[in-house]
Amino acid sequence: MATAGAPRVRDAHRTRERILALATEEFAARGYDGARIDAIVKRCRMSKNLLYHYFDGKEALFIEVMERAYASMRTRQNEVTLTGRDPSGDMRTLVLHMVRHFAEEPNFISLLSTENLHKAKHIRKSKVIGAMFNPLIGTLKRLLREGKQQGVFRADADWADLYISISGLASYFVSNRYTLSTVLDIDLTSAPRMKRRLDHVPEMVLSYLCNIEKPAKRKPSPRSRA
Amino acid sequence: MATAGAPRVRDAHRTRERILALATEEFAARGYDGARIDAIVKRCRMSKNLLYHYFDGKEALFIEVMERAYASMRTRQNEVTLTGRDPSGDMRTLVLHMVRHFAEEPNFISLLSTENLHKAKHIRKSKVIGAMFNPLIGTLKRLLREGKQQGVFRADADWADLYISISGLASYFVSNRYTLSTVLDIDLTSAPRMKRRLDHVPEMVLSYLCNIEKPAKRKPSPRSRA
DNA sequence: GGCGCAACTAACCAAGCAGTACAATAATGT
DNA sequence: ACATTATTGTACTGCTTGGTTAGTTGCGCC
Repeated sequence: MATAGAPRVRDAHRTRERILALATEEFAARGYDGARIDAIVKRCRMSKNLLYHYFDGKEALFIEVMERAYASMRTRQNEVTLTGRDPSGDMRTLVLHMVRHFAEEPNFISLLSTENLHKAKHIRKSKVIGAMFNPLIGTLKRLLREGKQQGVFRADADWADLYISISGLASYFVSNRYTLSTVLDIDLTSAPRMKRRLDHVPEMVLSYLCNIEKPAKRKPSPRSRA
Repeated sequence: MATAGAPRVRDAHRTRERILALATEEFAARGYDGARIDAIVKRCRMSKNLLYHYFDGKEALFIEVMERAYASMRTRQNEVTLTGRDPSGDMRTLVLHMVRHFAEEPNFISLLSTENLHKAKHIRKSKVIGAMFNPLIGTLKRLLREGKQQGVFRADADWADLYISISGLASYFVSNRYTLSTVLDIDLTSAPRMKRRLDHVPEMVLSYLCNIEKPAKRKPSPRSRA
């Protein structure tokens, strides 16, 4: 049937990318189990066969979606420019960038969430994701080391603890915004709230890191009791 | 409930509780969409119809599971004893309690996670969950107010930011432990890691709250370059 | 001692779902 | 022009899954 409408464009690469983009939305919105292949092809307005022409199946498609999501984060982080001389300021910049990325990419957080439900079984099948974190971790470690050497960061700070805390502070606000809004009875999606958060997170991280010369600040009520 | 020990006991209440307990595990392990009614009845070793005898369906069962999960958290928080005189120490105690609860109840975190994927549509149908948070929020607000009055807490701290940060610090470590372990190449389930975390989180929160004299706005101006 | 009701079971159904088979058409590069 | 490949369509398979229909068993109680 010669549907004499717009001529059909044949662009394999573009089509593949479109599938990945729309699949990302579907997986992020419904999770791996909730996502439907039929829904993805409907979003793409293409036949189901075409999707299977490009991808081996639901799982393979999901793995590639995850790889793109991580890659996008890495790209973003490579864009951050640091002075290299001011660990404190650089750390603040880095943290702010991470918070921004999480805030602007809620889909990424949703994907992480569903992937954790599956105990990371999919991303562990990917060969490339692991290496994507090396630059960020490297930067974090370097800043931490330099800050300690200059005496502006506390000496007992650990890079892994720090990374987890930054990510947690940045992502919980987004990942759990629906239950939080419900139980706290606050609209977390409002612009002022978002802006507050962008200030709050770096402030908390830096407060921790720079909290060095006043351990007697808190009263003698140690945390050894339940 | 004193039906004597016969081969098969008929105990409605006990049966109901068993369904809820096992359903909690299934929902937490696989998420709402991934969870299977068949799997739940198999865990319970009962016929599917018995489950439908007690619950209207998958969704109603899930809502009740969520209510129990929140209730368990509230119960735990009611157990915490505060001095009422030392906001700093009390806050540390409270934070530690929250971290502990999250660490010991990974199922709760998983449930929250899957519920957020569904934009809190289930818990919003519950009438009781909202009120469960009042005591905790009340305590948090009170501590914050007292700390500010005594001059030990910074004046610009906000209770909602604080609650979100504590929860985020406490739960991200648990909720994303699989992807984190993969990309950071660290075993987060080990006892030492867990213990570190229990120290780290209250320390970070208190560092922030007690960072008053120079809120480190842009540059704390220590010796940034020797 | 049988009646009513609640606890419980087995088998079944209709819909949903990932993935296929097969046939056909239309751009594209060479 | 011609093979190649991108693309659509329809129908289908085989399995899963939430939920139901119909039926059985045990307990308490007059």
